[in-house]
Amino acid sequence: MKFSTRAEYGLKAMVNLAKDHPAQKSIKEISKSKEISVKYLERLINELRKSDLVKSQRGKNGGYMLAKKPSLMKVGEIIEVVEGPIVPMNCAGKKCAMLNKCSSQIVVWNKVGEQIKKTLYGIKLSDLI
Amino acid sequence: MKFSTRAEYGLKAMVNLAKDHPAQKSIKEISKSKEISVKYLERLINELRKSDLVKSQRGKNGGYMLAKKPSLMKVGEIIEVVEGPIVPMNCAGKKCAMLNKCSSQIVVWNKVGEQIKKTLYGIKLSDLI
DNA sequence: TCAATGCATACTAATTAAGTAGGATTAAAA
DNA sequence: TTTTAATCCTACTTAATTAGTATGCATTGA
Repeated sequence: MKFSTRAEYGLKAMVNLAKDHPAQKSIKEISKSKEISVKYLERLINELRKSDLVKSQRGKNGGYMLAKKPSLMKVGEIIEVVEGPIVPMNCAGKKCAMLNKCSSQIVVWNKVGEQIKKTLYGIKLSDLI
Repeated sequence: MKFSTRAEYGLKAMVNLAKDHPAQKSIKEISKSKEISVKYLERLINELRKSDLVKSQRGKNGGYMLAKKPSLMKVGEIIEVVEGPIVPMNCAGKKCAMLNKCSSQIVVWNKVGEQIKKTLYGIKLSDLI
């Protein structure tokens, strides 16, 4: 029950951009401490761009900037972009037929999922600066 | 951001035992629908035994039973036994030095972790019968 | 003693996460 | 117009984790 490094890297990159908003920064600048592969981060940010959380400028002197103000961005939406939907258990498929019906346990996963979403969508990017 | 099948199987087994509490049941009975490897479930339940959530009787006609009443057992403790501690991000180690300090993000992971625990420890096994 | 059960350990397979490589595309600057 | 520095795209490789299997030992009631 963990978030992956994608959530960590993605969020860190966004915080980094938020600190200098609305400045535009290149990948190299964003990952300047070199503790992470530039290429890997590049792809992550690209996904954030495709989901319209960041804007990009191609070509020389290009880079990235936030697509909206940090106060309008929720941690939850960032994480869902890089990690996929927040659902703590995929209750579909063959496995769910085992033992008895799993109707009782769905209650558990749903409650947990709701709480996680509530928490993550309750934190603004601007809260982390 | 998902729980593994260990949480699913473990919880289902416990619900199964809870339904007939305080009866004793063998692994075969617990997993009677055969949608899961008996051996795999055996090991899972063994871990629950070592953590004193179930009691076992070895030998012929042996089996398992809950170590306490379903109303005294929390879903959270079951899941932590089979899945390990509920912490949504391991903020230790080299990676945490990347980009800037990660002090701001720790707030996020801590909040989420607390909410998940609160939710899971707020559900009794007896609530799932 | 036999058979049915739990217990322990090691091994293998499958899946997912993480990281790497190479080059195409774009646009500013020289 | 050429060079250069940046994003964008796709495929591949490696590492880590999860899931499942196999084998045999230990225990106990019939």
